[in-house]
Parts: sequence; structure tokens; C-alpha cells
Amino acid sequence: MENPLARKLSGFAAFSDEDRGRLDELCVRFTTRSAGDTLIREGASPSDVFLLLDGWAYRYKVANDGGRQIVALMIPGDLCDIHNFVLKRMDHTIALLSDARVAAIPTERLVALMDESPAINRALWWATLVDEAILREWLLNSGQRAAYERIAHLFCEMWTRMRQVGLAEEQSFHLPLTQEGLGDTAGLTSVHVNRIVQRMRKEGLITLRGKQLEIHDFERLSLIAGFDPSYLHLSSVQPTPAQKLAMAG
Amino acid sequence: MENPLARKLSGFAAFSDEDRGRLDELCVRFTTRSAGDTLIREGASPSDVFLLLDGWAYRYKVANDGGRQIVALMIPGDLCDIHNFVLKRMDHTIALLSDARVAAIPTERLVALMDESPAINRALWWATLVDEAILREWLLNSGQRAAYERIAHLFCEMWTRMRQVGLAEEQSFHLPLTQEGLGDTAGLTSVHVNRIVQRMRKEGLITLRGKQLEIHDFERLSLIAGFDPSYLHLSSVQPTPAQKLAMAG
DNA sequence: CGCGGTGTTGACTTGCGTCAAAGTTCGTGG
DNA sequence: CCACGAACTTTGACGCAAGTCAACACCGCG
Repeated sequence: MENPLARKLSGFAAFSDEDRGRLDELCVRFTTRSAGDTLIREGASPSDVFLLLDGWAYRYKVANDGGRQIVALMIPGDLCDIHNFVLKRMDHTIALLSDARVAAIPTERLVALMDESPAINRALWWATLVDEAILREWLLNSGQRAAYERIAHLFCEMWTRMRQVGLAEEQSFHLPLTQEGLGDTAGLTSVHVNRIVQRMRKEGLITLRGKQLEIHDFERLSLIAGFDPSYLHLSSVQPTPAQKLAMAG
Repeated sequence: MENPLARKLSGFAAFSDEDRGRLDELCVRFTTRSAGDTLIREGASPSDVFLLLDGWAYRYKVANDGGRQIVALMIPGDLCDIHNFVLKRMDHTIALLSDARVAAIPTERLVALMDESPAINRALWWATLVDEAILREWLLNSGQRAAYERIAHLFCEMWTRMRQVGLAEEQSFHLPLTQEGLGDTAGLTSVHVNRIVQRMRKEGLITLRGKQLEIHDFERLSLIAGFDPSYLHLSSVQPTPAQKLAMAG
């Protein structure tokens, strides 16, 4: 499967050949950008919507005291900002975690596409609402879970999402985040993230080396995290260990 | 102004008389519910979208250990779940914080409306994207701000939103949240919320009594919170003290 | 081969949680 | 109109998870 957008959206629904063609068309013109590049800055009013073809990006906001909060992680197939077809100003910044190929889609093109195809329109709603659902889960993560569980949850989510777009192995995937990046995502210090990663290693749960994360025991990890993938709203998901446990108990 | 949905959406754009009529039509059939009632339960697949005409509601999720996280507060004019026209299962629960009047709009009606009127379609996208923007700000709040700032930020946001729909006085508004509710929203214990509220009182910032919040010094409060309302994407907002400071410095 | 960005470790501090007991407010029914 | 109980608020003593600071080690890259 070539087109990562189609691959992602097909987690929600199937498309006609015609729609398939329209989606493919969006991906043909792209540029290559390097890790660390800022795609869209807070306050800007971009006229393009960016589509990640390859590599990782992230949204972040900064607090008054300079603390950075990563509010979303984006992987291939994710649209960087549908927002801008309605909202005038970006309320956060988007930057790249790794080198990436990025397609810039003129906003009008996307709007036209939603008019042309009800299926695509619906699929874009789906993608937006899933992003929102992920934010809710992250808020639960930040507000209610201890650091150890939080990191476990983040690992489970990213493995599941990478899996869905065909970019994760059975046990491992590329995770281009430093420990500081993990901290900024989970609302923790890099020092504390380090201690947690150490502990996960000691307990045989994971290997994390050179931006490659290997999960040795996904079942145990998801139990620790209280991870239940239903918030990702994928059309077909297996029940997780946590769910099975809930059903049994 | 009668219709709270129209009042809210007009924070984004003006509507033709025809669209105005369509929006009014949505509000005619409503039921009255009491504080504490659950509107939609996690896991359900509702066939109606609820519109809050009156009173407050909230979305929440619970963690494995029983901790409750409030992931959204809803005030009159807010739509409880556009989600369900695309997503099959609710990933969170919606309940009432106060007695409320609620209009149930059949999902198909809403979908039809979006087809009939591009302006309404756009406005609903706007409302959804603003909800998402609020979630991002809450995540920043939870992840990066200290407890005192967090509560201050919550107060600033809710005053601003209540103001926008015409339900806040110059200095005060009805806030039907217990201190435990504030805690579940901000990721804090009710005990700690209490200590913070005490401190805010001592510093002359607020009066909080019997679900009525009075903000004596919004400017100071928003400076403490680092509150910048631009994430609410209202069409016309005054620059805040925090913004003025940033511009000056 | 050296440098900058990471990761690792230890000692120390602190904000917030926990537990537990009073105090207060409010709605309800006698 | 009062009495009662339930829900909410307040207070204090204490513990701990996570932050801070600082030094050092590692690793990959130019």
C-alpha cells in the first residue's frame, strides 16, 4: 500500500476507486524536510494543509515559564492541520521529530474534496474526532496516572497507531523521541523519564536504544498502563489484556 | 437572544435568516433533566446529538484505579456529541453538573443540516475544532502548570466562555462545580484545591461561595494563569494583560 | 578525535497526595 | 420552623513521587 493517508483512513472505511484516486492525487507533490524543522508556527495563518507522508511530527505549546508541552504526536498518514480551513490562527506550533516527506495541500483543494466526496468528508471528520479522542485520553493520562503508567500508556498507544499504518514490527517500532521528548509529552522531567525507562528495562518490559523501541511483553505493559485502544476508534481491534481482565472480573 | 446554539456559533460567524431559522428549529423540542443525570454513557452508541440549552454538563473518563478525569466542561449552546455521527462508540461519559434543559437532535437531522447549509457546516467544524483547541490547552495546563496556576487558568477560561454566551456578569458567574469537581478537572485532589482556593481568597483574587465565582481582579488572575484566550478562537477578543505584557516586553 | 546532544546517577528538596477528624451548608421532611 | 443527615469544605500531620541541581559518561557525527 503506497498512500499513507489512504492507509490511515481505511482504518475507518473503504473507498471507491474514484475516491482512492483523489486521495492518491494529494500525495504526489511533496517536499523533504529535516528533523527539527518547524512546519507551522503558533500565530501563523497557513494556506496549506500538511500531510505527513513519512517520518514523525509533533504539536506543542509552551507555558509562561518556558515549559514545553507536546500535545500531539503525528505519524505517516496524519494531516497536520485541517484546522486552518476554519480557524484563522494556529494556537500551537508543529515541528518535525525526524526527517520527513511532507505534502502541502492547498486548503481550497481539501475543501473541494470534501464537497466532491461524502466518503472522504466523513473520513476527515473521523480523523479529526479521533485526534480529539486521543487528546482526551492524554488528559486522563496526565491527570490521573502515575509516571510509570503514563509512559507505559504512551508506548502502547504509539505501537498501536504505528501498527495500524503498517509501520510497526511484531515487537518493535521506530520512536524518534528523546527522553526529554517523552517527558514533554507526558508532563515529566527527562530525569524522571530516565528512571522510569531504567525500571521498565529492569523488569524486562522493553528495550529502548537509538530511537528503536522494543516491547517484550505488550500484554503486561498494557495492563500496567490501563491501555484500552477503543478510544482510537479503529474499525477492527482485538480486545486487550486489560479488557479481557475487566470482562472476566 | 434566545437560541444558545446560535449565540455560541455567532462567536464565529453571522448567519442568514434562513440558517437562523434552521438553528432555532433544533432547539424547540427539549427535555428537562436533573443535576447528576448521565446523558450518554461510555460504550453507548447514541442516535441523538444533545444540545445544552441551559445548565452545565461535563465529559469524563475514569482510570483503572478509579480516578475520574473531567475532560470537558460544557455550557449552554454546546453540542454534547457531534462525535456520534461518525464514531460508533462513546469513549467517555457525559453527565450533568446542574439541572438542565437538553434538546435531543436526531443525528440524521444534523447531518442533513450540514448538507443544506455550508455556513452551518462550517460553524460546526469550528465548534469541534475549538473543543479540540481547548483540550490542547488543558493538556498544557495539566502537564506544565503548578496547581495554583491551573485553577487560575480554569477560572479565566470559564469566565471567558460564559461571557461569550452572555451568561457572566462583569465580575462573576455561576460555576456549578464542587471543589472535588475542580480537582477532577485539573488533576488535583479536592484537599489541595481547597488550599489553593483559600490562598486565592487570602490574596483578594476571588470569592467562591455557593457555586458562585466572583473574580475580583481578572487581570491579575490571568497573569498568574498565563491565560491567553486566543485558543478559544473567538472572532473578537480584547488582548489580555498577559498579551499586553508580552507585546511590551 | 573532539564536540554537542543525549543518557545516567546521586543527593537533596518540595508540591501535592493521603488520612483522618471537625466544621459547615443545605435540602428535606417531620 | 426546626432537626437531621448527606454532601461539601476546612484543617493538620505526615509521607512520597517527582522535581532540581549537578556532575559525569556515552554515542554518533563532522
